[in-house]
Amino acid sequence: MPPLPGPVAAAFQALLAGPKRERTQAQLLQASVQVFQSVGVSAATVQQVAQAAGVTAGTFYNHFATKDELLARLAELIGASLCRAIRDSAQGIEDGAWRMAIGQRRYVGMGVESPAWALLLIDVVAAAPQLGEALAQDALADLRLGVRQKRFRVPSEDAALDVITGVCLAATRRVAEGRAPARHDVATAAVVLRALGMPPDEAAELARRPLPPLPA
Amino acid sequence: MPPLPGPVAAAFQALLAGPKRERTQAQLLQASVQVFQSVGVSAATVQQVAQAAGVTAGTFYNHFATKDELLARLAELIGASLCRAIRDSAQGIEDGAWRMAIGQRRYVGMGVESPAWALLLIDVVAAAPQLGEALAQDALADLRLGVRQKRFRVPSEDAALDVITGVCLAATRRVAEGRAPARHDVATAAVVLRALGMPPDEAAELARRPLPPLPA
Amino acid sequence: MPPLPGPVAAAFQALLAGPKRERTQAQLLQASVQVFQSVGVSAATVQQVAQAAGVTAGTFYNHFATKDELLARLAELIGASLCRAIRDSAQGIEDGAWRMAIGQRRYVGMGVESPAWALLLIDVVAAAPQLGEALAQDALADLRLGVRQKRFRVPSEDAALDVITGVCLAATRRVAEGRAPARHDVATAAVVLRALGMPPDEAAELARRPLPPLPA
Amino acid sequence: MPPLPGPVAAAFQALLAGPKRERTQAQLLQASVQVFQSVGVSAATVQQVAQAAGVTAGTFYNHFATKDELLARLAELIGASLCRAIRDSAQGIEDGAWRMAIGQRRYVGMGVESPAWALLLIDVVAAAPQLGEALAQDALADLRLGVRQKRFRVPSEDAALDVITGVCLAATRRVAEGRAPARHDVATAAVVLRALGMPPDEAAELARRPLPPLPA
DNA sequence: GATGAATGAGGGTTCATTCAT
DNA sequence: CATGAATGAACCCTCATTCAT
Repeated sequence: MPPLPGPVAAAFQALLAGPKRERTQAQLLQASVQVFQSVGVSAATVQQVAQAAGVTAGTFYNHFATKDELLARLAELIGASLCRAIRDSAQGIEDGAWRMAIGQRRYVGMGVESPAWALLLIDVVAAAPQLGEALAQDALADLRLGVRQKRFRVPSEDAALDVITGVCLAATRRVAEGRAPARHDVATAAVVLRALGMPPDEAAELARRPLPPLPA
Repeated sequence: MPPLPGPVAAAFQALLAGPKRERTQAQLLQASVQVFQSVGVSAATVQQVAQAAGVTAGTFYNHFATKDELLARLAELIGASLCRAIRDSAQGIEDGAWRMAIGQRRYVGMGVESPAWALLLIDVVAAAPQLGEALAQDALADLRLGVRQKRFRVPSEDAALDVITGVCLAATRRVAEGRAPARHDVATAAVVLRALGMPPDEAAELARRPLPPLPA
Repeated sequence: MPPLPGPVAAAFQALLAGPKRERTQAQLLQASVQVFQSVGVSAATVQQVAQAAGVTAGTFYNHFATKDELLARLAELIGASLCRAIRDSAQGIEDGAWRMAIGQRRYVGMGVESPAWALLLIDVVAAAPQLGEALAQDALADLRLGVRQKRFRVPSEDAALDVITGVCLAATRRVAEGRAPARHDVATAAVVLRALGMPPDEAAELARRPLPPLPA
Repeated sequence: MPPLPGPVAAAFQALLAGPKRERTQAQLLQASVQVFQSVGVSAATVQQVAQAAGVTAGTFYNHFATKDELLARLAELIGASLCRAIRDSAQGIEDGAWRMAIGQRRYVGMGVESPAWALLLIDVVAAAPQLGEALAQDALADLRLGVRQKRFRVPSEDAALDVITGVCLAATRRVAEGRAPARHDVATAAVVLRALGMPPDEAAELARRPLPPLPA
């Protein structure tokens, strides 16, 4: 099973270092990732998670009132660490269009580097829509930035968001499932930028520009 | 059952009214639509479906070997009727771009006219991916047509498909959930056409052109 | 374990003779009596009842939506058969005071003849107050009759009811638990009649009068 | 905590304020009263009691070996304080009949002044029968006194006790549940005295006589 | 083909109780 | 003494599925 993407893994490590109570909670969260990946979020059972964490189901309920609460907590964790990571990775970049391209490609790239993890993310988003909302916030900010900078021109913000999130989801899944050609991230970034009103050439150029390195 | 968009409903009914022998099967399928709409695909139980169809759970298993088989059969049915309805609605139209716009707007429009039905569709697609594949076929044909006609220019067919399906899904859901502004179908069609490489003006004009009437 | 009191047993027999569905239900009800008697109403589990009835817990839930529903159904059954039996046993008797004495003694007598059953009744009444209400109705009728006939004279109907039900409960339990002297039914009937305003001699005479035979 | 009738509360407090070492135990006992009142004795959990006492469940078990032990200890405490309070309130009164009336009315009066407390008492008695026994001792003493004084004349001591305890329980519950008319204590005291063989007029007069003031 | 009663393998959740710190 | 994390045995209930009639 592919490892967690770096930043999220780091967030887990942080929790594991805490006092015992939080350590167990972190174990349960990590275990839930494993279980969710192997059987899916909706089919996963509390017992499976508990067992994978090396505790009993009773213990699970000492930490989460409900299966849904675990999911919500996991969604939060993922949302926070992922948003931060992607935001950090575009730190200092002022061009909204370039930021948008980076975001798109980072998500799709995740499908290449950690397919299982990308599928998990998709699964969690489906089960905990608030995570989707959270992730969309950053995209929205970049979108508005690009619009203010006249890099984008869109008929409606909602339509633009639908492109951004819809394509991101479809492309990430395709990549994670191995159904995508090479450099699918570049291709999708290009079409998204065009959808947002950029001229094709400029969109293509921006989409294929090398990604800035991830901060440590 | 919230009304289907007329022609889709007709196609669905037509398929249901197959050989006399399968009367009960048809009832079960129709019942499953009701139940899936009211509690969701994954929460629906065989007993609920059977009851809604006016038969017992035992009877259900005379017609479907498994709950999943019902779902698969329903997915097939929906796929066939929906594809046919949408294809019919673009009958005689030769312009790939215009066909694409029509398709997009028909789906999104379904979210306006029959939100429950649209949500069901989304739910079924999630549970039975083959339905998504089937629906994408028509879009793919239009895409290729448009490309051949030089109306579209895309970096990769896969990326284009991701735009088409991803936006369609996101927009339809948004509309069905009442989170979209008026004429969201037009706005999304426009961005999709731009994504496929059309000049913004042309895309906008095509997207807002009046839809051809649905055939009886 | 002492048998059910005749009339209630008869009610069960009637149910057992019905179609299969009702037969299983009757089995479950009878099984619940056994289980309730041996571990108490509140400690009894659905599984115990199901097992005692020779079915699985799943089957239990095909017949009763809930443990409480089983209890309610049992309370109903007991209430109906017991009230009817006691009313029948005083059929044709016009004297409210004599009817009252008969009722008291029948209940307390149940504690002698079927202690386990009497304790069950007490337990069920505690858990399903509606049964207590039902049983009290007959007593209330007799009370009012006696008052109209000037056999009783009470400061308030509520106080009278408290005597009747309170003593009945305490005495039946005492008898069923083997803590009562012989003819405790007679003694308690006498004090109740006195409490309702009858002269001690008359009360004592009425209380010790031989009970009319039970109808077949 | 709904107020106890003053002196009873005082006695209870006094017992709670025992040797310094058992401070926590006292807190747990007091907490159990709160919890038992709000959710009932049988539904209360150790964790709830502990939490209400401001300690952890672990601490609970440093003081009580078992949940039942807490109940037993509480029953003892209530028994002692209640008996003492009621005995004190009849201090110096020599007439057994008058003492009996006072006792009855004090209990029923508790249902008026502190319904929650009365219901708790009833609940605890049901769960810990020894408490019922204890409370009955005082009544028994008064009964015997009255008999010796020829104020009472009863067919059997057991029957008399059943009247006293049975009516007391039923009336107190009725009052606490708000189902009783005004001065229900007087009415029930009157019927009890009649049941014990007093002439109606005398019983009524005694029952309605003003209660002696509670000692501070 | 339809019935409907029965099944049984879980699933989520609770809670009295233990024990190392 | 107090803590608080952990336990594990149950419990209630659900539901896809089977099968004799």
